[in-house]
Amino acid sequence: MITLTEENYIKAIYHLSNNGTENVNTNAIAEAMSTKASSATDMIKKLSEKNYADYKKYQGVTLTEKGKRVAVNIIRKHRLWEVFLVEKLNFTWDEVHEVAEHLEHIKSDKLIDELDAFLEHPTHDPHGDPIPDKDGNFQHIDKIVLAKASIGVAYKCVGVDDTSTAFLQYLDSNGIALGTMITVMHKEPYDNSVKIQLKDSEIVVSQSVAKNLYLKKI
Amino acid sequence: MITLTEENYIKAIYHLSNNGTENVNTNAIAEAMSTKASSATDMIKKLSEKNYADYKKYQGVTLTEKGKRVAVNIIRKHRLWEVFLVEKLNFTWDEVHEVAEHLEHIKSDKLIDELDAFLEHPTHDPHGDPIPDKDGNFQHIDKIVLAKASIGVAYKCVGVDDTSTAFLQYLDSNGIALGTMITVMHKEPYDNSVKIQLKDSEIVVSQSVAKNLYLKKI
DNA sequence: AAACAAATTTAGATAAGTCTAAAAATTATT
DNA sequence: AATAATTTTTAGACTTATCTAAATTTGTTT
Repeated sequence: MITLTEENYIKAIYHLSNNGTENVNTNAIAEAMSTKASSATDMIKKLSEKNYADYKKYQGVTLTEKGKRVAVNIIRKHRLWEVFLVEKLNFTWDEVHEVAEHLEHIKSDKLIDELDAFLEHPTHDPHGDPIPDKDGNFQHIDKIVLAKASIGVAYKCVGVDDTSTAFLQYLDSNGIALGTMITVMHKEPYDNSVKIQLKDSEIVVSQSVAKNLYLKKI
Repeated sequence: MITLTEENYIKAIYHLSNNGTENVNTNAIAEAMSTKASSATDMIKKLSEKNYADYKKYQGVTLTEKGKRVAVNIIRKHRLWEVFLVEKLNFTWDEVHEVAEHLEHIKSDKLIDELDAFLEHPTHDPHGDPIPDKDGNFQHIDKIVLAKASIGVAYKCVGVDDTSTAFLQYLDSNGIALGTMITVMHKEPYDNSVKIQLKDSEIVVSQSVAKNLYLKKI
């Protein structure tokens, strides 16, 4: 049986490893889990013993196929619940993350399959992140980050990297949501801020905003 | 902060105490929690320290008002989730209990209030048990157990006491569901079995069935 | 390549919830 | 009312996930 803590470590490793592709440091895991490196080491050993991860002392970890399957399944559950909360229970996109962190650990295949069907098999969550299907396949969107967008080109907002309340509420109050049309007017080399054109307004966003907003050419 | 285990003990005590009204033995709690009396004693002490229960050594426990509030809130969540699973996700009434045991521990007032509204404020769960409202008030149904029903009187099935898969599937296969009309034809003194008349059939049910089926006069 | 810094692991401790075995209190029986 | 049976509690130990502090390995500089 897999524990809740093991699931959370696996999820953290998956995200840190760029979807299971790269090697991850002990310190990075400890930081992501808000714990100490020694605790991370203990858990890494345990995950390795249980064949969720490959680990050599001092060399970091990678998830095994088994570990990746667990991670993708949790992500699927997390994102489906987020869609449910927004579409059926009137949550805003900045409110869903915390509750979904708990709902994602409920173990019932029927529950998640039926939820998926009830929501009519959504492909993306309220932050624009893709929802893996039952077999773990993601529907990839060809997105770029605002900071690297070209001047004068028309884009559509398709996702965010940062899902913190502060960032999402900032976007709300500036009229930016998934689907919003954005054209880059100017990039300021001095501080890497970006001036963008929305439907009825023109605003300047800082570099940290520009690095967390994903766009798609249309 | 209250732990998951504490919540489960409180819930068990609540049910064993007849909705918080009676004193409960250590052994009964241990049995309900599938654990040993020594473990139950430890937890009882802890619940007492945290003011969820009143406890005097060797004298059993009762829940405090605070403890009862926790219990009723968990029951509310459990039953709302059961309604959701049956009405929205195609679960049958014998499948919901186990999943709801986990969902009931998710902590979010907004989640449960919105779920309640989404389901249009249901008053009873799929087994006929009343769902307490936000303030903890139950809508009481005046029900009697089949074993004590009168011969020749027309009743409606309004609930079950046993929510095990085996019992619920037995009812399904005998054409008994919530709302089914039932008239008692004969009570057999020898084994306390009961012959009942349904819409299109007449069947004999054992005492254990008769003790777990709730009816309401119509 | 020696020495320092940073990252990682080990060792030993702690808290929550559980267990077994033994002791103590309560209840039942004669 | 004394003894037996049952229930309950205590004492000490185990597991999981965590911590601090010390030891070890790796990497980086000079």
